[in-house]
This record gives sequence, structure tokens and C-alpha cells, in this order.
Amino acid sequence: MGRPPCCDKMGMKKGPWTPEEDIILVSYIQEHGPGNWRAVPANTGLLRCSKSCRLRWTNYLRPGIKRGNFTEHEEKMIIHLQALLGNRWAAIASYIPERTDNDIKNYWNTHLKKKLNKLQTDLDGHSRNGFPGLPPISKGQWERRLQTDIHTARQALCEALSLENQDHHQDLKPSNGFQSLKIPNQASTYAWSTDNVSRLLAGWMRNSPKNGRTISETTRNSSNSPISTDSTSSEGTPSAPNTDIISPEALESLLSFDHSTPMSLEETTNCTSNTTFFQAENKPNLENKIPISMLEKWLLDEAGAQGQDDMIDISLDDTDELF
DNA sequence: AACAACCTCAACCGCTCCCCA
DNA sequence: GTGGGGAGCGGTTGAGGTTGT
Repeated sequence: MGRPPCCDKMGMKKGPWTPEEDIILVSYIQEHGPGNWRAVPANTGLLRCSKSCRLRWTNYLRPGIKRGNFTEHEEKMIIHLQALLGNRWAAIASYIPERTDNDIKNYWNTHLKKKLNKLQTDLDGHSRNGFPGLPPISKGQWERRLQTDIHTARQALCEALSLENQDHHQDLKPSNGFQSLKIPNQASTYAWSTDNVSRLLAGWMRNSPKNGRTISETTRNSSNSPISTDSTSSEGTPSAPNTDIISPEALESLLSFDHSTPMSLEETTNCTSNTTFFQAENKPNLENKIPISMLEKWLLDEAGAQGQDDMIDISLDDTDELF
């Protein structure tokens, strides 16, 4: 159905990127800026589809990417945000600018999921009310707790947003492209890239180019250096319309309460006239409304055991306790 | 040392969204 | 209003690495 994937084009290369390809891509973007990905393969001669180029750039070559171990703080952020936003990795990544959505997604799937599962099973050992990890409470209690949590979350969000409104240091607004980041040195927008390229070359000289992994390691190491952390490009993802605006400080405030609970965006906007929060989300209520309706179903239907795994997402309680 | 099992993460796939003619 | 095309996103895959036996 639909048009064929661009990668189906004859002659398009797949698989790991070589250092040469990285250099070509970085050089091109350095000159033209990211965006218009369709034109990238055509103008560079890269035998890669536009999607592949974009992916390589956003997940690997883009400035400001931090690689390696996630800090405890980052873990907490991810856990909270995942509970709040669901598996909207790009949105989550916008609050952790140094990490890519792919990175966060991988980390969630490989580490945090297991960690949370383990901790939850450790905590209760057996399923309660069909909800592993939840305390043994009645449906009525559960409902009241949910309402309380929603109220708490709403208050916290209101506080966070009001803080944000007053906030004069909005240097860092979340955004995929980091358009809102204060860039210390605009002139050196792509200085990192030259650096990166030279590192790539250095790494390439040291290691066999046959090994795609080698360059990854090289780049990974270089990315851990401080050079990349401040050099967020204003062109990061220029076409990304991102109005998911809430400052990290506000987010911290939002996440700092013990029993955070997701609220619908409707509720969010009801509590404040500031409609910039998440207003760009196209499916604003899906993540939260659906589980809540499922909860209603469950509350009404004694035998309603379906979708309970999904509903766990709306009980964000106690993620803080995991640490 | 050899093999198997498991883990990690870069990259791909398929879908949706959004813009524009 | 609508259809086509590009961009972006989330889920999934699989090659390579690591750990256990």
C-alpha cells in the first residue's frame, strides 16, 4: 500500500555507515545545514536514502549528543517522562537534549523496563489486583488515589508553568532541534563537526574501515568529550515544529512530587491559560485518555482483565522510590 | 578454548503527520 | 478540498559484542 519506501530505490546502500559516508554527510550539513533530506543523497552522491541520512545525522552526527552511560538523574527523568508521555520518545528526548530519542528508546527497552519490572516484582512478589507493582487496594481506593494523583499533578504543573512564565532564564527550551537553546557562540555552529570529522578521520586511520563498529566507538568516545555538549546547533532540526515548551526547571518542579500522575492535556490546559505546553502534540489525549477509559471499563467490569499492562502506565506512583 | 546464550544499539521499516500545489 | 511527497516518529531487527558454561 502507498508508495514504496525510498530505500527500495535501486542502488541504495544499507547497513552501517562508513567513516567516508559520515564525513561526506557532515561536510554537506556543515555547508547547507540539516533539512531537505531528499536533496542530501542527490547532492552528495551518497548511496543512502534521505531517511537514512536524516537518521544518521539526528542519532549520531548531530551536535550535542551525549553517549555512554545514563546518569541516575537521566534515568529518573526518562522514567517520569515515559510515565507522563508514554512511548513518545521524541517528546521525551526533547527534555533531555543531549540524548537522542533512539538512545532513550533503546535505554528504556534494554535497561529501564527490566529494572522497573524487577524492582516491582521485588516489591510485591505477586500480582495485586491484577496490577503488578501496585499496592493491594480496592477499586474505590484506587479510583480515589487516581483522582488525588491527578489533582496533585495538576497543581504541580500549574506551579511549574507559573514558574516558567516568570522565569527569565529560559535558555533551554526543549526541542528536538534545540532551536531555543542559548548558543554561546553562534559563529561556531558547526565547529563540532570539523572536530568530529577530524576525530572520525583519526579513528579511521587507527582502525580498520571494514569494521563499522569501530568508527562508532571512535565517535562515541569523541562525543563524550565536552565539546559537544554546548554546541547545539540552531539548525539542529529546523523543520521540527516544536512548541512543547516547558523549561527544564519547570519540568523538574513538575517531576519533583512523589506521586506524579499523568493528566490529560485537556486538564493541563484547563489549569492554565498557558497553552504552549504540549500544544504541538497531535494526539494530545490518546496516551492518557485511553488508559483512563480502560480503567473505567475495568472499574465497571469485574472481569475486565484486558489491557491491564497498559494501565500500569497511568499509575506512576513511586518511581521515585525506585531510587 | 570453544561454544551458546544473552545483551546492546545502530539502522531499517512502515506508518502518520504536515505542507504545498 | 484533496492528493502527493517529504519529514518525523515509534517499533522492530539483527550484527556485533559480552558473559556464562
